[in-house]
Amino acid sequence: MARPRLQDVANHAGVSLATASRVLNGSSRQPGPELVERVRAAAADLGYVVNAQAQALARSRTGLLGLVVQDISDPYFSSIAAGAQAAAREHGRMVLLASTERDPDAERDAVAAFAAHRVDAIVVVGTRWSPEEDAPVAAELETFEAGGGRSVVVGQPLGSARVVRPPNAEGAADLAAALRDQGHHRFVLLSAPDRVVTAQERAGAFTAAVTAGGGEVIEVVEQQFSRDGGYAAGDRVAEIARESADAGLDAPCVFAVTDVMAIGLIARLRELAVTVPDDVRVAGFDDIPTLRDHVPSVTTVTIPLEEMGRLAVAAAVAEQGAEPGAAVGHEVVLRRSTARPPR
Amino acid sequence: MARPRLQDVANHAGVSLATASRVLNGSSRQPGPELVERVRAAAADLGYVVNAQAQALARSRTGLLGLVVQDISDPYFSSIAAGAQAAAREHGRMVLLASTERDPDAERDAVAAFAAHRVDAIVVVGTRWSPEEDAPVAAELETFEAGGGRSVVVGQPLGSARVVRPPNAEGAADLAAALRDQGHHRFVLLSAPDRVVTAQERAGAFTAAVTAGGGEVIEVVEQQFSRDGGYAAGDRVAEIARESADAGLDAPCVFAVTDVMAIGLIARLRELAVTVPDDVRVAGFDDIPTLRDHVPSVTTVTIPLEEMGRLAVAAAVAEQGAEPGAAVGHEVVLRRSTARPPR
DNA sequence: CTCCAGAGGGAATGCGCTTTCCGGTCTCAC
DNA sequence: GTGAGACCGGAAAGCGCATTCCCTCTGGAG
Repeated sequence: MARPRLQDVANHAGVSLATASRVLNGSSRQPGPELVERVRAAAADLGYVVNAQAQALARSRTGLLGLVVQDISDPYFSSIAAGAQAAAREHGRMVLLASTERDPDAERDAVAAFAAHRVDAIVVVGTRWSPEEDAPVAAELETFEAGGGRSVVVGQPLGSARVVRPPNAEGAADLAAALRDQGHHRFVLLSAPDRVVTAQERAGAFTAAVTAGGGEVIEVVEQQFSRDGGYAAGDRVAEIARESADAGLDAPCVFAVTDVMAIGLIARLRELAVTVPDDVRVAGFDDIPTLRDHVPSVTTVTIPLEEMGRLAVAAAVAEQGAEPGAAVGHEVVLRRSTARPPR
Repeated sequence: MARPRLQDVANHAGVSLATASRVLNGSSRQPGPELVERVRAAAADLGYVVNAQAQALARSRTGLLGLVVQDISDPYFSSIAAGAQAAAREHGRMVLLASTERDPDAERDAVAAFAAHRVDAIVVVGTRWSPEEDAPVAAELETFEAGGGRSVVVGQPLGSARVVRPPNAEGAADLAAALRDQGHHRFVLLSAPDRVVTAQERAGAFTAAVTAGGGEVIEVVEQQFSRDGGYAAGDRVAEIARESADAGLDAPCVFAVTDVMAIGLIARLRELAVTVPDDVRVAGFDDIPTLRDHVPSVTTVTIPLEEMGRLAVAAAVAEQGAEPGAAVGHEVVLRRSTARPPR
C-alpha cells in the first residue's frame, strides 16, 4: 500500500488540493470550519503523513539545521549538541548531524553535504585549525551563505559566519589570577600543537596573565589535544615535579588547556605515584560533565556548554539582523587538584 | 544571486537538462566524454550544488537515516551515536538526530517527524518502557514501515523493527558468576523502576544467577536510572554497610544496573565516608568511556557501544532479506571497586 | 546499396506539495 | 436596489531534479 498523497486526502474529502494543503499545513489562510473538519477526518482516515521533502521543495525552506561537531562521543561536543538539539526542537527544526573525527577535510565534506540538502543554517562547532586547513571549510560556508543560508560557528570566527565565542582568553586569565591568589607561582603549561586555535587562545592568555601577576611559566609541554595527549605528558610532568622537590621549590601547577588532557595527565601521574595536589597541582578548562565525579576533584573553568549550543541555534534561526554574535559567561572553580597544603 | 539550478548548468554547457543530470548525478547512462567534460566545467564554473531535496523527491529516496537517542549528552548514547554516525558516513547516508530526554512522547514525535522527512530508515536507541508507553512509538514505526521504511531498534524488540540487542541478561549473569568466583555472596541490587526494561533485564538475570550460585540478594534499592538515582541510593547503601559491619558480616556487594548509577552511588558513599571497596563493593554495567579514569576503578560489563551503533546502521541500510537481528559480545571486567581485601 | 541495431541526445512527464491568481458568492453600506 | 469589498474554493503554475520515451545519427552486416 503506497503512502497516501495530499491529493488522495483531497479526493477523499471531496475538496481541492489547495484546500487540503491549506488545512493541513499551517497556511495563514484557513478554509471554512466545515471543510477543515472534512479534510482533517480524511487525513486521519487515510493515515496521511505529510512529505517534508516535497514541502521543502515547494517552499524552498527545509526546516533543517546542520550541526557539525568534531567528535560526538566527546562530552564537550555532546553537551553542546544536547543544547543545540533541545533548542532546535523548540524552534521546530530538525537537526542533521555530522561528526568529523577532528578532520578538517571531513568538516568541509559535511558542510558541502549539508548545503546539498539545503539546510536553512549550518552550525560548526569546535576549534579552528591553521588558516590553510580552515580555508576549504570557509570557502564552502561562503558558497552556502551566498546561496541564502545562514552559518554559525561555535569557536573562533570563520568567514562571515556568526560566532558564539567560548571565553577562552577571559577564562584562562581569570584562572591564572585565581591560582595566583591561591599562592601558586610556578606554572607548567600543558598545551596542544599550534594549529589548535582554542589551545593557543587559552595558553596565550594564561601565560600573559601569569606573567603579569608576577608568576612564571617554567615549561611548556606540547601534546595532542586529547585525553591521551594529557596521559603522554605525564612522564615529563612527573620529572618536573621531582626536580622541583629536589630543589626544595614549591610544587608546580600544571594548566592543561582542556579538561580531558588534565584527566589523562592525572591518570598517568597516579601510575607514577605522583600525588595530585601534593606533588603537582593540576587545573583544566571546560568543566565537562565527566569531571563531576572525578577524584581528585579538578580545578577548572566552567563554561556553559549546553547554553552555547542553544545560543548557536538561536543565532542560526534568528530573523535577519538579530544578534550577530553572542558572548557567554564563565566561572573559575577551584577544587582539590590545586589545593595547597595547610601550613 | 540565486543558486544555480541544473537547468542553468545545462544551458551554460549547451546541453539538455537530461544530459546534465546524467553527467552530474551518477546515472548508469553516461554521455560522450566531450559532453561530460563540458558539463563538469559548466557546473564548476557556476558553483553548482545539487539540490538533494529535489533529488529525493524525484527518486523517492532521501539517503537520510533517522537516529533517535534518549539523551545525546549521556556517554552511553553518544558512544552509540558515534558508531552510527561513522557507519552512516561510510554508507553515504546522512544522519537526522533526535534526542528525547527519555520521554516516550518525544520519542513518538521524533519518529513521526522522521517519517515526514521520508528518511530511508529509523534507528531507535535505548531501553523500552512499559507496553503502554511503548505503544505510540510502536504504532508510529509500524506506519513508517508500511510506507516502505526500514526500522531498527537498539535495545528491546519493538513492533517488527530489526533488533540490535545489548547482552543485558548474559552480561549480568556472567557478572554475577565472576563476583561469586571472587568470593562475594551478599548482594544489594541497585535497580530502576519497573518500566525501565533494560534495568529489569539486568536485574532479573543477575538475581537469578546469584541465587543459582548460592549467593543472596539481601536488598533491592530502586532509584532513577541515572547518576542522581545512584547518588540518592547512597544513604541506604551506607546503612546496609554499617549493619553488615555491626553484624560482623562480609561487606555487601552492590550491583548497579548501569555505570552512571554506580558512579553516583560511589560519589555519595565518599561523602558519607563509606569506603569502596573496603566497606561496600560496587559493580556497574556498560563500561562507558567515563569510567576509564574513575577512582576507584569500577568493575563492570563491557559492551561494544560503538559497534552496536554500527550494527544498527548496517541493519538499517542492508538490502532486503539481510541479517534480521544482530548479537554483540560482552566481557566482565573486574576492577578495584569489587576487590576483596587480602587475608 | 539497403536495412537494422545501437548509441547518444533531448523533450516531456511526474515526484508531492505550496502559492499565486481567478472567478464566484455573500454581505453591508449607501 | 446597487456597487464595492471581503471571503472562499479551485485551477494551475511552478519548486529542481530523474527518467522514460522518442528521434536522429552512425556503423556494420547482409
